[in-house]
Amino acid sequence: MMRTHPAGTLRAENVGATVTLAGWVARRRDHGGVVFIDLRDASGVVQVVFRAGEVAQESHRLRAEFCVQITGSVEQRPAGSENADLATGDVEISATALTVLSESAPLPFSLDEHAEVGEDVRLRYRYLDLRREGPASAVRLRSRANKIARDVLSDRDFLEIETPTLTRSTPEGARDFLVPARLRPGSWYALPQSPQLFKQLLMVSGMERYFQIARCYRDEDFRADRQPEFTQLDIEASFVDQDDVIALGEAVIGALWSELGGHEIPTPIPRISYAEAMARYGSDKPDLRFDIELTELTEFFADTTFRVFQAPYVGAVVMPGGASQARRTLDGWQEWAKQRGAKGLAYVLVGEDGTLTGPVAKNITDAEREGLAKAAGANPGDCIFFGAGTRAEGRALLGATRGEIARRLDLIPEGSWSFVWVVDAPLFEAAGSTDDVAVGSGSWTAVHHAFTSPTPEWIDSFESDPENALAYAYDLVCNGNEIGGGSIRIHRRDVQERVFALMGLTPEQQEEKFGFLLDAFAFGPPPHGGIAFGWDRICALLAGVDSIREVIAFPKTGGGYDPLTGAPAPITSLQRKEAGVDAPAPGTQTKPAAPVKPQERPVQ
RNA sequence: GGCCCAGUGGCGCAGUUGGUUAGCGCGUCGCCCUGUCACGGCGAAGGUCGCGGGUUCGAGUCCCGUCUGGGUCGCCA
Repeated sequence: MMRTHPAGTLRAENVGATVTLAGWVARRRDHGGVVFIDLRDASGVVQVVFRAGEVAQESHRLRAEFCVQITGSVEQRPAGSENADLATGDVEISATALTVLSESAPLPFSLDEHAEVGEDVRLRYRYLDLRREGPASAVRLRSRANKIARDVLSDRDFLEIETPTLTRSTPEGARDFLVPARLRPGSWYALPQSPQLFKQLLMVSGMERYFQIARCYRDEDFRADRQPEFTQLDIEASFVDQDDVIALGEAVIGALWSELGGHEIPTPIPRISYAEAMARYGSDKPDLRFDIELTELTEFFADTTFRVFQAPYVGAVVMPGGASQARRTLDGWQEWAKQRGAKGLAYVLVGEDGTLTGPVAKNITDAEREGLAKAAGANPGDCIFFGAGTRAEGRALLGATRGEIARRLDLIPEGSWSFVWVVDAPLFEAAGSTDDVAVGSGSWTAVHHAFTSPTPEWIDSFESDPENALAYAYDLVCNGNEIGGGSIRIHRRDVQERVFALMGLTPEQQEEKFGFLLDAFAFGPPPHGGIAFGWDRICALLAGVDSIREVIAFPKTGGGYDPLTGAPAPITSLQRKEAGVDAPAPGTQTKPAAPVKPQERPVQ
């Protein structure tokens, strides 16, 4: 046994005990005649004191982060020298034996909690970074979150089932990471973008309730909230409708925030339609911690002479008290808008006497000036920002402006939470011209994914009006972040084929890419649906950190580079040859064995 | 792929209008110190200013290019 107690657990009641501890030298205070060591292990920190004799002599050579084993007696600290900042601050260990288990080279950066360290160095030496209380606590919190999710789901008879990470490339929207298959030169595995198809097959298999803390891979550019590999809490259940999945999602999220966020989420969590979210907040993931809303002024400016406002959509958002902003600040807004890809951000200042000023005010008619403040919902002293262009452009700009106003005016209460389900999203959107990884080549592509069911009222008619067909889907939004999304899935082969067809997949392409799913749907598939939570983002929110990198033990940088191991790295020509990286694509003879075509039953 | 910001001893930063030997704090090393707890005192070492080119009598500073990192838009069903 290397130790008798975790260092951070020692208290006054341990006084008199002889203990052996093991850990790291967090800090040393060498006074010559007496030496203090803060000994840290995973449980916390305790002060060790070396007073006299050989042990004290030996202790002089200790340095930061030496790994040591110490035996000594637990003593009450002398009156007046207690440390209230330390859980173990009433006691100290008077050392009688010291073993240096391993020495540490001088550190590349200070592990002191007060030291500011760049992320570069932290990630390069992430194992040292994680010795620090702050970074470590985020990783510890994640472990607790995993346990909570497992408990909630196990209690409801969900099975934790692992699905393959070496799988078939099924273009679903993002680029795949590919892995060469040595035994089939020229053929490649793909790492899954999500376990979507496998969990649906598990429903066909009768498992009924599945979950997995699943690693997913997408080869796209990164953000503070995106990594090439990331984790979802993935859930699927049979014989459920939208309300069932939403209730389950609320149980999981409620338990997490209750136990880790110190916050009881009022349930049911409110729901808002996609259309309403876009109209009122200019976003499909609205942050409802503040109540600024967009106002549509398209009608108001229907006959305007101001060219900028002669657009399919004109909207506004009001910045309370914004009329007193300096000219320089208002110019700053223009720069801000341009950085977001807008031409600028038109504005009107409402004076205390109601007169409108600013460049736009000169360009609109008397009648427009007369009614504008009222139409936009602005009061004297406010600033009205405008977004004009296509409906999507205008709303996107105003939605972002709304958030920026809240930040600048500090309208978001510290520690507040807002949750909302966004429902009734469109099923399809017009396919973009550069969408090189789309599932099909049609003019329509799935907003959510190709396996999302239309709502019951659209299931027989979505082809007739793809633009307005609604998806049986739901996204959970927390403080303006999409933290989960799911849907009721298509479980009828004919419906799935119709959706594929609308997306431009020929029957041959459907068979080639998704034949195994369509085949499975021939054998009594149950109605099913589910949800996937963005686990990194949820943990980051609970930990109160800005980047998901903080809740990932060994994250990558924005370039997909691992600063610790140096991955990705070149391979040798031998590896290249063995892996069959350069082998030509095999002909049809090495295609996966064609699934047995299910027998067709004559339509009754 | 576009745009913005940053790269200066191990770490965090300063460096003015282009001008002598590039500073500060922490850390490191040495000596001293019996009650500290982000201990303290004295002393020392440690930098081709990300890289390449250019302008100039002279570049950390100005210009061009490039790399890396962060943010953001596109993208991410």
